[in-house]
Amino acid sequence: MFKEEQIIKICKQNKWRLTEPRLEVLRIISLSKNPIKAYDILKKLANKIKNPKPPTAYRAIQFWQKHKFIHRIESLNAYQACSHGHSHVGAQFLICDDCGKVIESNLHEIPEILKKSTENKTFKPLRWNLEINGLCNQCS
Amino acid sequence: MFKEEQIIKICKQNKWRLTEPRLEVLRIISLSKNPIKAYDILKKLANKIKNPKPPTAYRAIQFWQKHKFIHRIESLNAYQACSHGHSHVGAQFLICDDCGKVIESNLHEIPEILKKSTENKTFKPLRWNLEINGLCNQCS
DNA sequence: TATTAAATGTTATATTATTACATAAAAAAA
DNA sequence: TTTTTTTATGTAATAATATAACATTTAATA
Ligand SMILES: [Zn+2]
Ligand SMILES: [Zn+2]
Ligand SMILES: [Zn+2]
Ligand SMILES: [Zn+2]
Repeated sequence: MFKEEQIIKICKQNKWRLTEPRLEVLRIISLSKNPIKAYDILKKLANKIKNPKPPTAYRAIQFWQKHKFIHRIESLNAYQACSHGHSHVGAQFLICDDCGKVIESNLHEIPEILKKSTENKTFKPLRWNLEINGLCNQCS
Repeated sequence: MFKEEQIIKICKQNKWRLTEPRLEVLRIISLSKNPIKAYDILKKLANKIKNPKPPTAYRAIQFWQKHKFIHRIESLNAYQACSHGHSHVGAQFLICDDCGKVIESNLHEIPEILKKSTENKTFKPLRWNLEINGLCNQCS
């Protein structure tokens, strides 16, 4: 969704420091076809940075998560670039059990449903994550 | 939701072997107020079984997951007894960020929404997991 | 320039989960 | 019942995922 220049611009605007490990980690995640795991990010990072250690990868991951440019797919322990504009409270993913592809598909109806259900139950929702497993069109 | 006798009965009916580690692990999870982590299950299991090792806990967890008596709360790496009748394709959890309580709240509207969105996208959903973070009524 | 704040480098370790193989128990077949 | 097969467990080792702690560097700001 985001080109690198856009991200650089957004970071500058917000005075977020766009350091080398951060930029390289974002590139690695963005270029990955499917969600990528932290230690695979780390391996690829080794091509760009001398002998990187886990905290280097995890800190960069955390940075991009905090600013909503990437998502963590909880059921896969893996990370994927946001494809829906970098700031939504809820996320929805269609995960293909066969090929591992993950399609981000943020429905705006979901919040309404939540609102209803949670008003009744007096639970105040702040953010959510929906992971749907199944088969993509390629695989079914 | 389930009393132990019911579970024993269901296991017998289905010829699922209800061994000691399985039964003790189910009790530990059921008695836990909040979702409980695998290694905390293991610690409690040590009060019942001599020097249990991780596979003992994980195998029992897997057994109860397979038969849908417990859920894994993905964002917490923790397990909780199913409170909605042991066989639904989708699950929804309200997770309190403050006290850690998790309310299972399986809306039946959700599948309809999914159906629509996924028909368009030609993705065939098989199961799903929705985790909503926020504040429970006690904590807000 | 000096001071402070933020980020990184590095080592170690914590947490979560699985593999592999031997043994035991239960179910099924003979 | 005995034998055979299947399923489950015990145990040791290790894999996979993630964080803590502290020294050093880099950038922001005073
Ligand atoms: Zn997104
Ligand atoms: Zn697929
Ligand atoms: Zn349930
Ligand atoms: Zn609460």
